[in-house]
Amino acid sequence: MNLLEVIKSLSNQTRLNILTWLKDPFACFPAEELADYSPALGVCVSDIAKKAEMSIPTVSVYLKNMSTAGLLVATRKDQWTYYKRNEDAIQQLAQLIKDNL
Amino acid sequence: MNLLEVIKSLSNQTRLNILTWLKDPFACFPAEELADYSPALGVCVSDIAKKAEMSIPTVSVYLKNMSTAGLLVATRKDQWTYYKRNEDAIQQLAQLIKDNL
DNA sequence: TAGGTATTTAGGTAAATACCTAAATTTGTT
DNA sequence: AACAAATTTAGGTATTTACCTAAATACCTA
Repeated sequence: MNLLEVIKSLSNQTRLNILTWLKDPFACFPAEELADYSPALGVCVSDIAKKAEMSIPTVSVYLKNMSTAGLLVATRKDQWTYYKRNEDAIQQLAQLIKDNL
Repeated sequence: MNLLEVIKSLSNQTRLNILTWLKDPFACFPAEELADYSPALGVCVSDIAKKAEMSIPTVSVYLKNMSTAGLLVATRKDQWTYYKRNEDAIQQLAQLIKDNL
């Protein structure tokens, strides 16, 4: 885990919001958009962009940024890319701050 | 604690370094500069700037930034400003990431 | 009060980040 | 093959951040 890379990835309100929305998709996204929701996959780019009220390209790069940093896991299925949280990485980050920062 | 403010404060390698140097000043700063060191005060601006190999004004604003965010505690004594870590804030951050992020 | 040391504030430039729209790509369906 | 949907890549502008030097301020001591 590259601490600076992870922290930079979190240093934006929208990206921080996305991470918390993905904790509980049913509470944060309209039910009809989660018709085919599976915890193993997560939520697709355009649903997240709509929730964020930002353009799809912007959110697409945010999501890629977060998955490169290790905070999210991307899964391509058909023409969709789904993103879910990487809980292990988030706990690892908390531990690293607790012990080493 | 304003999470975004704290994270932004940490999103720079030099500021991250400063925080870790202050964990163990004796290991990280030359002994002669710590002649009057006290854990209650910490280390002064110019000693930190020298260690960081950056200009004093730049490091001065970094330190103020981190203390505004709550990560450091500043103490003015005579013509020096000393900075030390705010351990409580750092542990609070770790806990917040663990539980709420 | 004059002079010295430490720090802060002001003001500037270069690089990075935050967004956007348009174009290209991927993948599924007629 | 042709079209459509979702995403990514490219390319652009505005804002923020990362630094610096010079000037101003704070605080000490003679």
